[in-house]
Amino acid sequence: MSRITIKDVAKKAKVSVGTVSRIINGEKNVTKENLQKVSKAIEELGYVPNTYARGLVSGKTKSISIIVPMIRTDFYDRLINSVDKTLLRKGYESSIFPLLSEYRLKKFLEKSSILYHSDGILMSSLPVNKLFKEGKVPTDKPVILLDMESEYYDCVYIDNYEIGKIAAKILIEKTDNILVFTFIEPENIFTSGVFERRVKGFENILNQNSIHFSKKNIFHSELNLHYALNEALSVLKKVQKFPVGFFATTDLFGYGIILAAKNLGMEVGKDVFIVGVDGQPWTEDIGLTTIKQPIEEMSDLATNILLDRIYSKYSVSSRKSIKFDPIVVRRTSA
Amino acid sequence: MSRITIKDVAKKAKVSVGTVSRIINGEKNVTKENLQKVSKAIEELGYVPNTYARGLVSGKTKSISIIVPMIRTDFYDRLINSVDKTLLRKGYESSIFPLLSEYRLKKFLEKSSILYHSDGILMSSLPVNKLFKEGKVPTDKPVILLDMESEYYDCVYIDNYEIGKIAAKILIEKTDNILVFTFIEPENIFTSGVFERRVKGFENILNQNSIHFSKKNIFHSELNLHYALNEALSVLKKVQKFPVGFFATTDLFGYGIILAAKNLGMEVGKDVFIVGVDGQPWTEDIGLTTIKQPIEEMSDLATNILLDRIYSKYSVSSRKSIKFDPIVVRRTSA
DNA sequence: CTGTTAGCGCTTTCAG
DNA sequence: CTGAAAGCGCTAACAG
Repeated sequence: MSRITIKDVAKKAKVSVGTVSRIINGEKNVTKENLQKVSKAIEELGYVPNTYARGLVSGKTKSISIIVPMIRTDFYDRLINSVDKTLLRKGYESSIFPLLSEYRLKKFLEKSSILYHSDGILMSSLPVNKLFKEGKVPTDKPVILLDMESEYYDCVYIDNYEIGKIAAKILIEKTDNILVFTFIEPENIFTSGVFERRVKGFENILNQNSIHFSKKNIFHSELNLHYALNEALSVLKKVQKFPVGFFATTDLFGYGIILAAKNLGMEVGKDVFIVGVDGQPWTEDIGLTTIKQPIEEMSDLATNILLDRIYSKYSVSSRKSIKFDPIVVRRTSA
Repeated sequence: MSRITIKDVAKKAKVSVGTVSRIINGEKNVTKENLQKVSKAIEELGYVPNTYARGLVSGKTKSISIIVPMIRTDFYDRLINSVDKTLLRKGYESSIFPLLSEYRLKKFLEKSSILYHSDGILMSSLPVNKLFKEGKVPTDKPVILLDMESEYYDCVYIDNYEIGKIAAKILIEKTDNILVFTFIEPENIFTSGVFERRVKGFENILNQNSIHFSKKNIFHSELNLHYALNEALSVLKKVQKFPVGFFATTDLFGYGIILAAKNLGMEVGKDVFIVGVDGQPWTEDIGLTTIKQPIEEMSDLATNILLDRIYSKYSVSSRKSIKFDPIVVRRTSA
C-alpha cells in the first residue's frame, strides 16, 4: 500500500484536499499556480490515488472488463488492441477475463466477482442468453456486447447470416460445385453459433438458386492451419468436378485450402474458388477473397458507447443496437 | 451497485454491523443463532459486500493477479488452471493480465495500474529484470515468480540449462549426429531466454563429450505445428547420416519431427531419435520422450507461497527460491 | 476558484 | 460473544 494519501499531497502543496482531488480528476477550474504546486508534490511524493477509496465514494475505477472466450487469435488480438487504444485515450484501463473453463464461468455468475468491479463490461462473442440466467449479466454496471445480439444490452454486431449469403452470391457466379469448410464449435454453453449462422445464410442462397447442396458438402476443421491444410488436401483429392468453390467460414480455413490447392498443382481463381470470412490483414498476401468484419471500427464504437453509458450520456431506456455491414474484399481467389 | 449494505443486513437480522462483519469474514466466535439469522438476512437481501469499502479498510480484495506473456498455449492453460484451482479452495479469485504488447506493459509499469489492486501478484515466464526498473515490480504487494528467477522475489522455477543437459545425455547414447529444433524468441523486452538456456545446456554436454556441434545444427521454428512440421520435413530430407538425434526445445516441435519422420517413411526410435521438453499430456499418445516440467506442482506451490505471504506467514527477509527438478519421461522416441 | 466537511461501506478496536 | 464508534482515503456539495 502506498502510505501517501491525498492529505500528504495537500499539506506539501499547501492547498486543501479538495483542490488536490479536483486536480487529479482533471477538473479545469484550477489556477495554474495550484496546478503546478500540486503536480510537483504528487511527483515528489510518488503519490498514487487509492482506488478503493475512490471506488467507494464515486463507484468509479477508471477501468473496464473485457470478457472474451479466448485470446491469441487474430480476431481477439485485434479486438483487444482496438478497445485498449480507445480506452487509453480516455484514461481508462482494461482487465481481460478470458472465459477459459466452465468453472471460471461459475465465478463470473456471481455478482461479487472481481469482474464486476470495473466501471463497465464489454463482452464479445459469447451467448449471454445461455451463459447467464435470463440472459442478464449479474451487475448494474453498463454492459455492451460485441459480435452478438441481445434484447437487454447495447450491442454492436455483424449479421453472420448475411455474411454467408454474400459468400454464396460470389461463389455461385463461378461454379455450381460448391463446398463448405467450417468449424464445429463444441456444443456447450460457450457455443456462440456464429459459424453455424454463416453456413445457414450460405445454404439459403444456394437453395434459392436451386444449387445442389447437402450436409455432405460440408467439411470440418479445427481452428489451426495445420489441421485445415490436411483436411483441405484430403477433400481436394476427392473432388470430381472442377472448378470447385469453397466457402471458408473463417480466413484461416481459406488459407489452408489455398495451400492445399497449390500443393496439388491446382490454380486458385480458376480450378478452385475460395471465399473466406474476417478480412484478416494477411489475406492480402495470399490473395484470398474475404468478407471482412470491420473489427477495429466495431470495437471502437462499442468502447465509446460503453464509456458514454458510464458517463450516463444516454437515457436508460434507449438501448443501442448497431449492426455493421460486412465488407466484400475481392482478391484473386474468387 | 448493490444498494444493499451491511447495515441493511444488520437491521434485518437485528444484530450490529460488527456481528455481520465478523460472520461474513468467517470468524468463529459467533453464536449459532446469530449466524443463522444473519445468513438468512444475507440470503434474502441478496447482499454482497462492497469490495471497495473492504479494500479501503483492510487493503485486501481476496483476489490475485496473474501476469503471463500469453494464454492459450498448453503451458499457460495448465498453469492458469492449477493456480485457479488452488485459489478457489481458499476463496480467492484471479485476474489474468496477458502482456500482449509493449503498450500494455507501459500501463503495468505504473504503480496505479489495476494490476496491483489485488492482494498479490503471480508472474510467469517474464524477464522481470528487463521489464521493470531495477527489476522491481512497482508494488508493495507480495509478488511471486513462476518459471523464472530473481534476486528480489520468491520464485518457483526449473533450471532450463539442466533440461538441455539431460536431453543431451539421452541423445548421445543413441547417436552422434545431433540436431536441435528450437524457437527464437523475438529479441525484445519480453524475451525470457528459456529456449536459449535449454540449447546452451544441451551444447555444454555435447562439447564435454567432444561431439561435433555447431550453429549449423540448430534449426528454428515458430510455435505452431504446421510450421514445425514443414521445417522438420525440409531438415530431414537433407540428413545424410542416420540415425539422427533431435533435441526439440518444446514438445510441439517434437511432434512436428515425428510427423515429418513418419511422412518420410523413417522409423522414430530407430532412424530418428527425439527428445522434447515440457511433458505435455499428449506426448504419451505420440510416443515422444520428453523432459517434463511439473507445471501443476510448481503452480500450486507458487500459489500457496503467495497466499502465505499475503497472510504474512513468513518474515519479510526470508526470500524463498524453489528449484524443481525436471522429470525424464522415456517413451519410444528416444 | 478554494477550503471545509459529511459521508461512501466496511473492519477493527474497545468496552461491556 | 456483542455493540458502539472510530476511521480507511477519497469525492462532492456547499459556503465563501
